[in-house]
Amino acid sequence: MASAYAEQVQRAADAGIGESVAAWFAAGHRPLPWRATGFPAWGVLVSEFMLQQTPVARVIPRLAEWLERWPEPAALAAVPPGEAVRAWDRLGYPRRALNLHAASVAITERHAGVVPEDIEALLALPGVGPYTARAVAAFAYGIRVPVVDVNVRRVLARAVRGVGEPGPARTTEELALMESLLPADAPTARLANAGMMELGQTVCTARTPDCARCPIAAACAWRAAGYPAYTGPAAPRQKPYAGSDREVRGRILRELRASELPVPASRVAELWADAVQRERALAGLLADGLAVAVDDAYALPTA
DNA sequence: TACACGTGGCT
DNA sequence: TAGCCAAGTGT
Repeated sequence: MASAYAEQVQRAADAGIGESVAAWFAAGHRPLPWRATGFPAWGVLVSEFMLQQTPVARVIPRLAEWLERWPEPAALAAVPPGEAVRAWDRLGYPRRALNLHAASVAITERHAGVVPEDIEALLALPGVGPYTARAVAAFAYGIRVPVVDVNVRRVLARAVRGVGEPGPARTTEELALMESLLPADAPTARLANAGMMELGQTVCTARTPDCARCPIAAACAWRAAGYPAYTGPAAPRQKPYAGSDREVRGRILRELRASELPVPASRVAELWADAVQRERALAGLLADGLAVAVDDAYALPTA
């Protein structure tokens, strides 16, 4: 079936997009910590957890602290989960800290303390999804697997499909597309994976793409089509944070992190006036395991 | 599939 | 300045 889409994919492969991006990345990129030679797989895993929906600039200092304190999975597994939540500080989405702690326990118990390199084994770890599993396999172990994040999705949408935005995720199709563009040898494939992410983050950005600096501008289907406005299904809108349950949860958890002792319910009550919403947020934190009740007080989880 | 889930910087 | 956006995952 020679669909228009199949033709687009073939054209992209013929243009050598994967090879071009790999060469562009190899010629120069930001010296991010997890790209350093010899950076441990555990460090890559921790960085990928922290980078889930969190900008690079906010991750870098926190990552250094974590790896100094917990240089290997067994070290993190040896402390209570609440310590992970506390050290997570204000990176956001604190259940990532809980998942990372649980992952460290699983790695210690099931994988002899070594971060697995098999995709299926990685996917079995709590908090590790399709993106993180492939990122660890590709970047920590040099395995030739397609890595697709929001940046890669945007580059693929524009360069290959000729549309301005990636739209709703179609994981299987996008993985297959990235796979088809990956250079054959593993080292170059890794450069292509990292390069596509770097390209999407620094050049082919969501709001203001800088096509003058793009290594694949000549092969870009979106550019060739005259940058048509996006007409596909709208991406789901993010709901306002102010006044949301998320804000209440964040405020409560911030108080728990700051206290070595359980925080009295009376103090928690001062954090949010609306009692119904406050209790809902508190119940959510307890259900998620981010907090535990101690008599008439609340604390970070100790086990 | 759609939605919940933190936080802060940028335009 | 209000909304957009950020190396996603779990349900």
